[in-house]
Amino acid sequence: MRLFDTMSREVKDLQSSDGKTFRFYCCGPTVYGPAHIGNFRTFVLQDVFRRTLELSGMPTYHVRNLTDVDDKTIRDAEAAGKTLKEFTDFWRDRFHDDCNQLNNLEPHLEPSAVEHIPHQIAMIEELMEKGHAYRSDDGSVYYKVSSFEGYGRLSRLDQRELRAGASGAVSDDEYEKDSVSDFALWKSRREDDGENYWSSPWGEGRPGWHLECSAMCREYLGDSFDLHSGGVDLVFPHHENEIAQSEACSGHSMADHWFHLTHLLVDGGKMSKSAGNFYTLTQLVEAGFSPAELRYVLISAHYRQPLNFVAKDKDGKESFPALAGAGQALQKIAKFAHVLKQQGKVDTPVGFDALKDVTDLGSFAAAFDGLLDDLNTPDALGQVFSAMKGIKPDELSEVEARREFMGLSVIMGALGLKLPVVEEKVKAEVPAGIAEMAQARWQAKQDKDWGEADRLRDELADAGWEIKDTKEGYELCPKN
RNA sequence: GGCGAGGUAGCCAAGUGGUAAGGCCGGGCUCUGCAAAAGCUCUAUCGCGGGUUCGAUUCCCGCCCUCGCCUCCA
Repeated sequence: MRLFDTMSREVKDLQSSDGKTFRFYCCGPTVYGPAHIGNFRTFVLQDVFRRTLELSGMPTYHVRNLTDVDDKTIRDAEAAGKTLKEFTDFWRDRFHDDCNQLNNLEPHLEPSAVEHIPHQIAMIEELMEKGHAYRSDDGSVYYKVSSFEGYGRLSRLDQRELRAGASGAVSDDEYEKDSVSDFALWKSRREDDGENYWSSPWGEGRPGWHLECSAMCREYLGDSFDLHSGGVDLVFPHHENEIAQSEACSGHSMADHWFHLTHLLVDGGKMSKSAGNFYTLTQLVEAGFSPAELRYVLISAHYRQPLNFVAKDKDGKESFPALAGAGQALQKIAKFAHVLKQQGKVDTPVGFDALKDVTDLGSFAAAFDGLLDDLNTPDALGQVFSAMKGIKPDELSEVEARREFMGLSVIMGALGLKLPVVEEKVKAEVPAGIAEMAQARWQAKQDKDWGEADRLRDELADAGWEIKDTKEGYELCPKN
């Protein structure tokens, strides 16, 4: 598999350094509120990445952290009158629930920052010994950016002018630092931290944000591992700082590959609460859309391109046309898969692990190639529809149909798309009165009593049932 | 101000030095008593102006416009 690497700025082949398992780290969520759909663009694409690797025959080891201590978690836990743990556990569970709904595989390991404070303290001590960190008067510890030669390589900071406070945010610890670009490894205890502080050789306080990832990567993946991933916003300063911390300690290159995901835009702009375009999975589900539909939308653009999530239609109404379209597209695939499945007489469910044994993807090989080439999900999706167009299911033998079905299943497995269930046995759940009415209408139709037939059809529609005539008979579907 | 991404049909979005995938919507056709469903099908000279080239949407230069980031936001 080939993937763009932020460090070298080129598409590179992915290789497992130990020759057996591809070991990678993803920066996880800060659990202080519901994750929004932009967050999930990142987590879903990382999941597609992992699924593709595994289906290509490369086992993975996926570590994703939870940030459960920082300014926001502490602030909001205090405001909610809860302990930090109660507060972050709640939002962690919510996050997991969303991930499950979106069909993301669980990381193999999900360490949290609070559980690794000793590891972080040990790392700070090592950095101080090696001359990369200093303690300020208030008991905080900062990383001395000027002490690390490679600083700025990832974000090309060396080629640009660092403008202090350009974002408008100037923290109050500004004058404790030797240089504006130095960042906190340890933050001394403040009054509004409440009970959320830990003791350290430098006094009470808590770890800085960047440090947790360095410490946990080191603990679980070692000094060097295969790939590190996160949203583009993390390139600077977060990942730049992680590199400075980790490499200053170990003397080794931290990760062979840096995989960054571009942000989701909503109606052409950044998502924000004040703009009224801040969406969570729960909200969209409440609006009547499925997690699979959201997932489809999130993978419909290449991960290095900004993706414009259309929430409002041309009239400015919040009708989520993108999700509605995704629903249609998924239905189309689901129906096709259903036909192939029947034609191929596949009667057992095929799980993700079973897909790893599939070697012949039939007409869907091109779609998988798209994924292997820099994780081109929109191309893969396009190839799926193109392949479908070229297949005439009823002309296939059972073996051929089964092969195509398995090929399509591999692609859906790689994309993590759970297809909607194709309704075929709805009749069983139809209330007796409705079924009678439908039968009467069918009879009227056979008798060419159009007036009566239409009247009954309208009546059924009022009762919430839709008639779909076929060659042999008719189907009843609940209207939604 | 700096850095980065981008402008492809009504919308979303791939891709390529030799006249452009796919999805949604919409139109047409088939089927049908009509409709729905289903199936088939149609819709773009790729922001603007130069240049290189036999040939550019694809390379180079300039311009216009959009978006993101610039210390804790995926």
